[in-house]
Amino acid sequence: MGTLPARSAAAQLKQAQILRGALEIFLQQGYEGTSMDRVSAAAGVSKITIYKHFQDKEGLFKALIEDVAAQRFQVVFGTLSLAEPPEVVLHQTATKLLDMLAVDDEYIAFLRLIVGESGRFPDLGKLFIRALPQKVLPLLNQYFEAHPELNLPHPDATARIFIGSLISYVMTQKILHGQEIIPMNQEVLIDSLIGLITRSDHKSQNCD
Amino acid sequence: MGTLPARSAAAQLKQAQILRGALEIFLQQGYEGTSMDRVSAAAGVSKITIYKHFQDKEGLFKALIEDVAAQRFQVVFGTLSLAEPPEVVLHQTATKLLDMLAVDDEYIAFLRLIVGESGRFPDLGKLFIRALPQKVLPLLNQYFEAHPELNLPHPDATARIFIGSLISYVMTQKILHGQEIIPMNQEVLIDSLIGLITRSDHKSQNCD
DNA sequence: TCTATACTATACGGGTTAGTATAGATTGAA
DNA sequence: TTCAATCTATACTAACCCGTATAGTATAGA
Repeated sequence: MGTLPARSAAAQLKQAQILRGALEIFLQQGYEGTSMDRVSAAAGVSKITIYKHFQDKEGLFKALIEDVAAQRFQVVFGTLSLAEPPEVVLHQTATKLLDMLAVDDEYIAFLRLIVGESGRFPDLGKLFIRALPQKVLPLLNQYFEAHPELNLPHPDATARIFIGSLISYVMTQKILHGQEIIPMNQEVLIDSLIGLITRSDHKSQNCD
Repeated sequence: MGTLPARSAAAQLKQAQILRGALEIFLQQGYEGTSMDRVSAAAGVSKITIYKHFQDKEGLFKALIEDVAAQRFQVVFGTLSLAEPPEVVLHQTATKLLDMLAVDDEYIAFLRLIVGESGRFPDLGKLFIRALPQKVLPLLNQYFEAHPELNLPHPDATARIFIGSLISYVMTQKILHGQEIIPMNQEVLIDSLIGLITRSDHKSQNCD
């Protein structure tokens, strides 16, 4: 009985080793551009060992994406402290999201890979959707609903506008290399975004 | 002398024929997944003829992207009628952009291709940036600046938020196949977006 | 008719690919 | 030591890849 978990643990180690090598190659070569020989070299593992642990190239690829998604897409800001005022919470959230997405070149390459392969592998796109937006958007929506003083007729749509603006920023600036072509200060964007959302903060209803 | 333009015209016709075939294959197979044999078959053209008109696979690919970008990225809404009120102009603009981006599956595949290959072909991303955002954003910025009653401290950032929210919507719903996972009505999104931007339309400054 | 141009189909050379086969090394427990 | 599992390196198959070479066809002007 003691061998089975030991075997499984060793197998998991080898799998992790393979996945590390596969990540390196798939990220920089794409799916079609990646050869199993290069993966085996990068992983420091015999090629046939890869086929012992994964069915084929496509199986390895999908396993890799799921693994990385589980690591990277864990929502860092799961704690939207409802106590803090919107200016603070939204600013923290936006900064954390942009830092998480924009600083890491591996993350950028991963997003490129998912978008690029989502045509031939629709499940990849859905995996991403379920791992990030489907978890983040309800949190934001909930926060907006808990703050009626913001006067937001559609909190869910507002959550999309908030997240979507940030994702698009990363898209244009980093993923598509638009940083020098259409520069934009991150703080200005965040402040403008928050400004739009919190504009009715000063109870403008008693105006007229 | 009469032969040169005739030759050029014929050559342009053949090039267009090749590009049509290349588009079909590159869009559904990606760059690495595309073989020149399949392109030649899809174009109904001998393979060697492709190499007569284009330097190599990469040259064909780049020429294709530039060609399609010139066709597809021409800004349909070049006329932001400054006369109309923001609610009308923004609604028309958003609807036109989403219709342009979302209806056409070929367009979606093209965006996937550009994002996916922007790692190995950075010029692709920059081409897109220059063809669309760099042309659209200044237009919107100009429009916002011409409407000071909107009380927008950063018209350029607001333009990004507007366009970015729409692009992200297409990204999640269509490109990444999130339509059924995180559904969202297009009209609600557009109205919310416009609502955020036009919230100070009623001159709220004279409140305190 | 002769000639230049552009095309076609076929096949090739040198290389890479996914996946498998073979044979041997390492490991750890009984 | 023996045994079974897991690994390694190497080589293979059958197919595909890019780009070119060869040989022949169609057209149009001189």
